[in-house]
Parts: sequence; C-alpha cells; structure tokens
Amino acid sequence: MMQVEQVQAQKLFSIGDLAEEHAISPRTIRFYEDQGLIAPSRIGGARIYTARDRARLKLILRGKRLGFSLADIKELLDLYDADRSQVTQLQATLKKGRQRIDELEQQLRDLTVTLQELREIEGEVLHLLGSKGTTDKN
Amino acid sequence: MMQVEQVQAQKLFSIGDLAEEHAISPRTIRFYEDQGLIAPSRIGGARIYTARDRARLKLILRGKRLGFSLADIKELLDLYDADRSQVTQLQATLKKGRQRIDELEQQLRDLTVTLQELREIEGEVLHLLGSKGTTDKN
DNA sequence: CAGGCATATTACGTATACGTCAACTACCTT
DNA sequence: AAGGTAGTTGACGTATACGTAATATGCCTG
Repeated sequence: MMQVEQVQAQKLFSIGDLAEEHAISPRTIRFYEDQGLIAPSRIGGARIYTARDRARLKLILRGKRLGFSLADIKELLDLYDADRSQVTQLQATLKKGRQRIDELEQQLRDLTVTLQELREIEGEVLHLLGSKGTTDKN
Repeated sequence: MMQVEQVQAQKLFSIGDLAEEHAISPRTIRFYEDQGLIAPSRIGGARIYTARDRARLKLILRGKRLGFSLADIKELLDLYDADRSQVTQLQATLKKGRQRIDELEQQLRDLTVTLQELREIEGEVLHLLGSKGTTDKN
C-alpha cells in the first residue's frame, strides 16, 4: 500500500490499490495509460489515482467485458467528456454516439438470442438428467 | 462461383459464397476450420459447405460480435451439439452452459448500463444542439 | 543504515486472429 | 491450347493486449 497524505477527504489510490481491487495487473493499468485511456497525476514518479480516475478505469473494464478494443473504448470515453461548447463538436459526438448505440443494440439482439438458446439447452439437459437420473443408473 | 452438382435440393456453398455473404475473407473461414470451429466436407480438394455448416458460421460470427474469443466460441458450439446420451457429459454440458449464461447475463447488465449512459449523452447533446442552433450561430 | 516492498521505465516475448504473398491445381470459356 | 477465375496449402507478417524480466529508485521499518 501507499501512504498518500490525505489532507482532504478525497480518496486517492495507488496503482496497486486499483490493480488489486479489479483483479488486474499494474502492468495492464500502465498499458492503458500508454494508450491514452487514463491519465493519473503523479507524486514524484508514482501514479496517483483519484476517484474519477478510478471510475474511468471501471468504464474501461466494462468496455472490455463487452468485447471492445482499447481503441474503441478510448472513443467511448471521449464521448463521455467531449467538448460540449462547440456545435461542430456536438455534432461529431452525436454521430459517434449514435454509431455506438446502433452497435450496442445489435449486440443486445445477439446477446438475447444466444441467452435464449443456451437456456433452451439448459432446460433440455435438466430434463434429460431428470429422467436419466431417476430411471436408470447410467 | 462454384458449380456443384445439386441433384437434391439441399443448398451447398463454396467458400467464396460464404465469404461474400458474410463480408469476410476466405482466409478467415479457413482459419476457423484450422481452429476446429467448422468442418466442411470436400469435393476433391475444395471445401463444400452445407446449410448446416453455414448456420455454424453464423453462430461463429455472432459469437465474435459478442466479443468472444475463438476458443470461447468453440466451447459454445460444443454445447450446441454435445453428446446427450451420457450423464457425465450432460453434467459437464450443464456446468459449462451455466457459466456461459452467467457470463452473458453480466454482459447484458454491462450492455444495458452503457446503452443508458449513451442515450443520456445523446439526449443532452440533442438538447444543447437545439438551444445553440436556435439562439446563436456558432 | 540495511532490507524489503512498491513503484518506475525499457525492452523483449507471446497468444490471438487474421492478412498477404507464393506456388500450384482444377475447371470453364473462348 | 490459352487464359481466367476460384480454389488449395504453406509460410511469413502484423496489430492488439498484455506478460515477463531487468534494472533502478523512493519510502518505511527494524
């Protein structure tokens, strides 16, 4: 663990803290930084993560669970904190946002169908196990 | 295109057919075969795909859209046509099936949250564009 | 102050999922 | 018979996403 002076009540985290919390390696977190996905401040050389940095990491990992590439995730994160003052920026954000939404909706359909199929199989298997288990000893 | 003698009405496909239909390269399909995901029959050297092979390919691509690795997809496919005659096999299928279902349900939660967030952003951006577009010219 | 632990950077290694030739074969058309 | 097109098998190349040393540094504790 790391001893960071917490004069104020804002929680700060070391790279080890976040790594352990999310069951990933520090190397992974550093790699995300290399790719521009997260940008912690430093104390000396050491990285210091705020609650906001931590939330960002959570978003990254959620993106990973959805099968996104790090490049995709970067774009996603850019959507969250895009510049909201210029019309052209807003339009770009809107366009990319819509694309993501369309993609996710397709994924939702795929997911629903796959879940249905797997649950059907599960039901069938349970049925078979029920009859086999009670009627014979194989 | 390929001229396969279709004495019966069962539809057969060349690798080029399937590649074009799904907008992937023949190389990709051959790679899936290398990995044991699909096993078309042959006429001479050439691969011949039945409707069942084609359905399998669709499952593979759906798995990819869900962000699964090819190894994961292989296990998924194995679930579909697992041996349903032995109790131990059924139990194994049940276990792996449940794991997949749990995974997919987590993914569903992630997906739902992400979609919500993106739609919120979209709404906000649309609102901003509405006011900016009508009040000033920037 | 020695040791240990967490951190840092740099660099090379690795698995996955193909892309990209190269060299060859088979069939169809002209 | 000559192309042209589609298919085949290697074999090597490449991008992504880290793992794994190697080496160095700062801080805490006994």
